[in-house]
Amino acid sequence: MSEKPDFKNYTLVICEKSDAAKRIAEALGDNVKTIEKKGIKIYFITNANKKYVICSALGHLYGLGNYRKDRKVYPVFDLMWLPLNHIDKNKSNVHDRIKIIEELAKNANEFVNACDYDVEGSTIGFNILRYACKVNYSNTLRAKFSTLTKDELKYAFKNLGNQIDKGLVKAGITRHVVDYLWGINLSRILMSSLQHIPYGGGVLSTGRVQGPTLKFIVDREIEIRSFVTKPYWVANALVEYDETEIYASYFKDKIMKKREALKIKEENERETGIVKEIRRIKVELKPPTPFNTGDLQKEAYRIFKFSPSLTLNIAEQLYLQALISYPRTNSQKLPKTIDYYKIMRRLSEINEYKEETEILLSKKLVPHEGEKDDPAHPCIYPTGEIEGIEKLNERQKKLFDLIVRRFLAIFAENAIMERDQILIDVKGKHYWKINGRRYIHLGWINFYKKYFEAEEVEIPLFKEGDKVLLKTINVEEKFEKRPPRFNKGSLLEKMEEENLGTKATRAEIIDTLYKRKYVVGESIMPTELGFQVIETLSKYSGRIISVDLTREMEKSLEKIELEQEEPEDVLEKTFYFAWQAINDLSDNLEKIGFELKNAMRITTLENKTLGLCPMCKEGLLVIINNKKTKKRFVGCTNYKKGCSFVAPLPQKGIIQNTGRTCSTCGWPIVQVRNGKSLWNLCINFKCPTKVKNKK
DNA sequence: GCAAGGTC
Repeated sequence: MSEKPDFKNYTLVICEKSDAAKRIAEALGDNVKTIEKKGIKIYFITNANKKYVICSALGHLYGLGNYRKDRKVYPVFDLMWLPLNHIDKNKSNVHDRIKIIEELAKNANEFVNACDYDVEGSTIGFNILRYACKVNYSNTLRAKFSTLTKDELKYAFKNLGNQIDKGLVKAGITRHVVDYLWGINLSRILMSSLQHIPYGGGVLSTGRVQGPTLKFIVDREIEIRSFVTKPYWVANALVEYDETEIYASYFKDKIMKKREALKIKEENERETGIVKEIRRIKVELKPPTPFNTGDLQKEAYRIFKFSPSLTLNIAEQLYLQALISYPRTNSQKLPKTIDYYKIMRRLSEINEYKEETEILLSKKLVPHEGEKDDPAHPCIYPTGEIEGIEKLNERQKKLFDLIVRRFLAIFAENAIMERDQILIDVKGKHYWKINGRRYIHLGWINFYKKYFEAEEVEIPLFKEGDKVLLKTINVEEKFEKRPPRFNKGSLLEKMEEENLGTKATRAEIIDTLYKRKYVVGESIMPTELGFQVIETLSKYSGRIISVDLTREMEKSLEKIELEQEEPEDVLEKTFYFAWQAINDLSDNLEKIGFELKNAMRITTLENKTLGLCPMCKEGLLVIINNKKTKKRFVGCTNYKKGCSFVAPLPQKGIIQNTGRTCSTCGWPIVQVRNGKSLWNLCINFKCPTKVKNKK
């Protein structure tokens, strides 16, 4: 460092991202000097008796790969960690960053891994320390924190640990290796099956997350196609009592036969019923549990309609401003070490929370916690830091408010609800029920009422033996609902429920399924190829497309984290299963190749056929590539018989059949993907609505 | 051409 030649014998602190580096620098000292090298900020700090140099990574700087040129070779079992710029052309900026860290390491005499305290963060820091800093990890220190508040960061650096995240590192490395072995080898073998076939080729892939996700779509499609609609009937009665009218429902929720439903109408209409039983149940509703990532995402979706990834994004911004704790966690428990009173008192400085916090502060604070736990992080809670909240944007304000009110609610009393069920007897043969509900004590709902409606259903005060008149009976035919296809949102939710992928990768992985032509459409349908890949893989190696593999891996990783299991055992199992699956597949390579090739052909055809010609109403519209001019357009298969239909297409980008037609002119709609932009296009350029519906 | 996971 030419700017600071005298700076030697310092503690080098490795952070995961630039924002965290900035926060840590601010927490560690007032005397901060910032130098920027190739766009990377480095902080130099002198404390009373200690010198720090703080730099940051960009997430992973190293990844798994090998230097073998021939990518058709499988199995690949010899892998190594390489700088990401050696693996991915788009990562050329990683080179500079590694070089800078290498340089900084030379004059350091102590090293701290200050990446996020979780599996991936520990792995990021571990790799940088061993490869860029060239130090033995056992001689380095680990900062452990789950919020970026000054207090916690100061505490973390006063209490640096040695060898404390060994389990996390081991689990991280195992995760990388397992995913690589399964993913690369099975993807390669799928593709190699096509090499035997003339005109074979095309990219195929599968993986620990991709496979099960595609299977959800295929399974759902099979369910939809085999669904038989069954009707059922429901009966409601308009009941008159004491000059008021109220609805009662028949005691059987679903009446399976129409005849039975009509008989109920006939035998009850204009009859008098007797109140036979009044049941009053008191229900205590416990406060909600503290937020973990999934709970927060669900709640933010329910209330604000924020997508799961948007919620996490915003939560991350709040975390980086030290307003809330680390938002990627499974835990529904508060940390034992924090001072609830202190946080509550700080929050009471905000006008909106003044009243609520004062009520809570007048009593002993006992939180209602959930069952789920996380070894690395507590639940998501407000840190009590309130600096800068007036500068938050609307979305950030909304999410912060939700997190604060949830935090308040968990310290409040149970709510008490009274449920009334009135049973009405008609001639000892038919029964009707009326349900009422009211809250006699709101408890925590008072603190969370902005987000939870205490809905009451008022009913007259019945007494046993009272007579009521069933004025009219309504019988309604209903149908069992066909299960819906997934859309991107519901598929993301499903992946999250099943713990597949992470917030950062889920959407990308769904995109990959589209890119591979495994699925099409906004309401997601598998293509013939998608069906066949699942069929093939489940025939020869069912495990890769089963969520069980992920479940099992999760359990093993947790055990490795707690150092109850060794990576070697997990890896040995993985090698064995990968080896077995590869053998089973390669024994049938030719057969698989034909099946997949055939499915690809059908998929290409499906994708090119856009539906019935709106002009001659006989032929089919197809996408045609003119070999001479290399241009593409839509024509009609009835062209030779005289149909002159023709429509232009954009010449750039990937065109996908959506299966839909324009609601205005009835012509097909195609999806055009050009780089990152994606739009739906009605192919009729004279269509009255001629607007590109940008998504 | 291949996985999934970080970060921008």
